Amino acid sequence: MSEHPLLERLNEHQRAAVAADNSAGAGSGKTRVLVHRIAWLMQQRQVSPYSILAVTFTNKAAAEMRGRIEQLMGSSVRAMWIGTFHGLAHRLLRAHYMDVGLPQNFQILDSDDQQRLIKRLIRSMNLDEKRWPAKQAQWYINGKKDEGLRPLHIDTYDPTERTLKSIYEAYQDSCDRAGLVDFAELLLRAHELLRDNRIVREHYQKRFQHILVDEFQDTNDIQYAWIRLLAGQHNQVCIVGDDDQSIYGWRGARVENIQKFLDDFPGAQTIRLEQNYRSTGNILNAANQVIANNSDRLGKDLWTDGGDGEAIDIYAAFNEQDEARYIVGRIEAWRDQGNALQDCAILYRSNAQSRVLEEALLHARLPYRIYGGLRFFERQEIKDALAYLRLLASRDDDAALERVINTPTRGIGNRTLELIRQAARERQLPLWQSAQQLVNEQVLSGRARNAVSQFIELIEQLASHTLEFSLGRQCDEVIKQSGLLAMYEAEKGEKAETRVDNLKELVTACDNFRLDDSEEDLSPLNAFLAHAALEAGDEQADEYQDAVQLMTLHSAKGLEFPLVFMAGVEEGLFPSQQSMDEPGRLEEERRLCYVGMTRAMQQLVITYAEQRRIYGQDFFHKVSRFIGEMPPACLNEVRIQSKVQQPGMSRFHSGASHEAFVQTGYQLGQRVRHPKFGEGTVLNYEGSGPQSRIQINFDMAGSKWLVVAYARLEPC
DNA sequence: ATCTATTTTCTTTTT
DNA sequence: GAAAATAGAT
Repeated sequence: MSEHPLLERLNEHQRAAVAADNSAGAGSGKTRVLVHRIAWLMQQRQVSPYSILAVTFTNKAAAEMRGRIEQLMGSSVRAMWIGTFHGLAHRLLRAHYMDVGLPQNFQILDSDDQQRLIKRLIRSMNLDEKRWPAKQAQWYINGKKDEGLRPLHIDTYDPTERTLKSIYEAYQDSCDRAGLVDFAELLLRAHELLRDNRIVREHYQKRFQHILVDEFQDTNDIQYAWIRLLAGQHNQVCIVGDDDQSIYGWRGARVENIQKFLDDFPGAQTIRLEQNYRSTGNILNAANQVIANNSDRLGKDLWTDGGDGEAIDIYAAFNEQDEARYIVGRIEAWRDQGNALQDCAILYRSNAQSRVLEEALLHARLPYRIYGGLRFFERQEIKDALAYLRLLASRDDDAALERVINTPTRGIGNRTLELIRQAARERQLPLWQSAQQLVNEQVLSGRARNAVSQFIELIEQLASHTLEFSLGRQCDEVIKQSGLLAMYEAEKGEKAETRVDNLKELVTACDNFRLDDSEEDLSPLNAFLAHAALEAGDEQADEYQDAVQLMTLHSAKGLEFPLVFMAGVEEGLFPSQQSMDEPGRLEEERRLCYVGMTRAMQQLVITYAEQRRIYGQDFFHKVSRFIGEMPPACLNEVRIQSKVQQPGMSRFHSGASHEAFVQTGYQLGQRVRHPKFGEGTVLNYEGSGPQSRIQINFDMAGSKWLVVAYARLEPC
């Protein structure tokens, strides 16, 4: 087989993996193996694309995989099922909606919708909202679903859990009545379908002779069970994964599934991919050293036959603005050397960190593209518009109705709404039908009755009136007739303007929307709504502009960039405060660090801030332990010089820092030694001359304000 | 019922 | 520091 042209550009281990079964290593070409295996199956073994199922975790990965296969094969492979677990589950449920007891037009609930719904239920159950936060209940419900458990499977005497269970029950009832399916439910219901329906199961088992799974370390219980069911006794399953890149434990992923797979599929061969084709020796060494601090690893050491490359730069900023300025300065230098902006990425632990970075990039007029965070379809005004569209698709969608029945305000206040909810509960009906009945029965006061009936009329009007419209015109009509557009137009401020723009952009998005081959069973509206929920609009405009890439460490997995910045590498932020007490979670943070570092191909720059503002409060974090775990020989500490600097001499040198030097004789970020407090970093100053005071963050003693004249400081 | 001003809580990470 | 929850005024 090695003479086959498809295998030529793979190394010996990759080659073996293509033709055999499964497994590992960052930058070792896992996805490449998967793609080549699929092509090899088709070309060499005459396997029909019809019998192949390929599963990924993100839409991006799925799209990339399909693209690469088609490129390799030179033709489209529409018959093949490639997609995310959630996308494929959705497809299964659509095809068998009757078997799983769903209405044909069932809608998908995103986690924001889910949380609102749960919150409402907790209120209606007369539970104390302080004691039973919606977020916690949501976490509980999703956790149980990820384990494959329905309320009836939960048997507990723990009073806390009993209450949570009752919320779960009420929530599930509510979803079922309204034809709503959340993310976890997609997987759980698809699994129950395969498990309980022999005919359906055997059909798919017969069909999918070859199953391939990317990033297997991220599978949870239900996803694993899914694969097992589909695999049956005879089908070939090929998985790739890296236990060191397991970073989704918090949402139920189980690394153990890799080991379990080897036990459950006795014929499976393991092939280790340890040669790294991405990063330089320095980066790889440092990453290996960091990850070596974890216990319970399957164990591997990546190596490269490329050179050591540049050392990893470490920059200690005095605050988050300085950190952002430094990064921007480096990016400008990178661009000036003739490099593309899209080849560099700024990675951070939490989305909140992006703002300061964005401001600095904006200020420097550097175009950037931000992944994740508030996505297009998650914006308030877009969700409002989508809720109207959802009502057109399914009147029973309670979540959508709750959202827009009084948006814009049309005189249906809390009191009226409560009556509708109560009637719905008593009669076990969706809100829409309950509202209709109340209007007919004349139980509402004249004013309220009028308002509700007008709302019902509005939706019915929109539905019948736009029946023949294209999706774009339908959307346009909805935002106009509903008064949503007018409402946002009436608001003042920059924010309201962008909301109006976004609504118009939604119309454009509808116009440009094309049905996928696999979605022929759906109406354009339903397909669009599913896209909005499942794909959250990752690909926004400006895709072709050369721009700096900003994203969280989580969303960087699977990607690579010549130049990578990891920002905010501080104790309490990364590793995050919540993970520090629990060893298991700390190890997950360390894997996240490993993932981040191994994204870099040529140069890695790690930054941290001595002082950082987090929701209004100043924090003085220490350097992250992860930096301490890297071998010093691979590192290069960039520091502001403690001697006088010509203004503008260094492009990384901030104006504020120079100003501080003029006033006090010390620069921000400068390291100093105090006879009593030891070493520290200058953070801030006030006043001028000998009476001026400076703020120093001492490594041991914490942050203090000292008068320059009296503090016996010396540079160090 | 709605608008406005004031208080409170919140942040990991994503399909 | 912002979004959301709460309270007070119309």
